Amino acid sequence: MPELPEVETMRRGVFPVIGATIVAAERTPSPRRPIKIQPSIKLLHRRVAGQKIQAVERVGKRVALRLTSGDRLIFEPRMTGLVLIDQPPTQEHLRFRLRLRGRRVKELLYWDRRGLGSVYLLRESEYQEKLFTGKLGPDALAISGDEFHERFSARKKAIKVALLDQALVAGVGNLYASEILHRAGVHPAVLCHRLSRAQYDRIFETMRIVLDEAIESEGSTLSDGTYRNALNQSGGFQNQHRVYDRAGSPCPTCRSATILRIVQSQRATFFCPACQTRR
DNA sequence: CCCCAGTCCTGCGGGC
DNA sequence: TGCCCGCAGGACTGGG
Repeated sequence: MPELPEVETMRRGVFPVIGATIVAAERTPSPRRPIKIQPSIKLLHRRVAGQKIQAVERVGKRVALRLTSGDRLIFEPRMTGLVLIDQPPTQEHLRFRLRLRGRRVKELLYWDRRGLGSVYLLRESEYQEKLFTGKLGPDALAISGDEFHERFSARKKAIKVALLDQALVAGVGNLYASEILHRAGVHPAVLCHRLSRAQYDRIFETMRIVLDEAIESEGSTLSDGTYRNALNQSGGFQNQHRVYDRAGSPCPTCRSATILRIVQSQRATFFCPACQTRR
């Protein structure tokens, strides 16, 4: 479930690759069905070999290596992917490797247990088109309060569902959407166009706070233990969760109501019926 | 515009 | 105790 904080932690974890030169791009031998790599590994190798990594960027829930050519090598971890420079959790699910020539590191790895993620190379123009035109909204940490309000306020869908829409704002996923709305005191099923400006301001400010705190804690590692930071350690934000995966427990804020679980758009939503009001 | 169901995939935990 | 099935959900697709 890497969302913005987990992907940002991965990004920071691989900073040592900045300045290194790519020697080779290769699939790692895996008995499983291979992950999606575009273009083919052979063509991708040809285009990245000899390129220097100029920066490590993050676009919503993706990590992007900016190369000297302007090309971006994108890692999209989806559910269980990790971008690493050190020991992967297992050899079995190691999917992709960049061999590097650099002072600090000799390789960058992409590991993915379920293999739903992908690795792809985009030219500068394709990068702008594919990732910034319509399909992906502004980053949750870069958007302004005014733009946030503007993008959401006319929508006729539940605020929780809208927060998951990457075309509206990029980076928020299922876990943080529940946490944000709980702390903001907004019921997840309220339709966007029914929310007041004051409520939007509250959601916006809370979103920043929750995401910043989660980055500070290096993300959330859930019970499946998949997500790790660059040092192969668990994140810490799972200890700060107030509602996510806590159905049936008392709300830590009001200490009286019981946290509920509902399904919206085929995803679990957790909330406190006392703290989160419809108006 | 909005919603729903299905797809990819693995590992886990709940239920029997 | 052991086995099986359903669930977890990020992004995308196709149909209503």
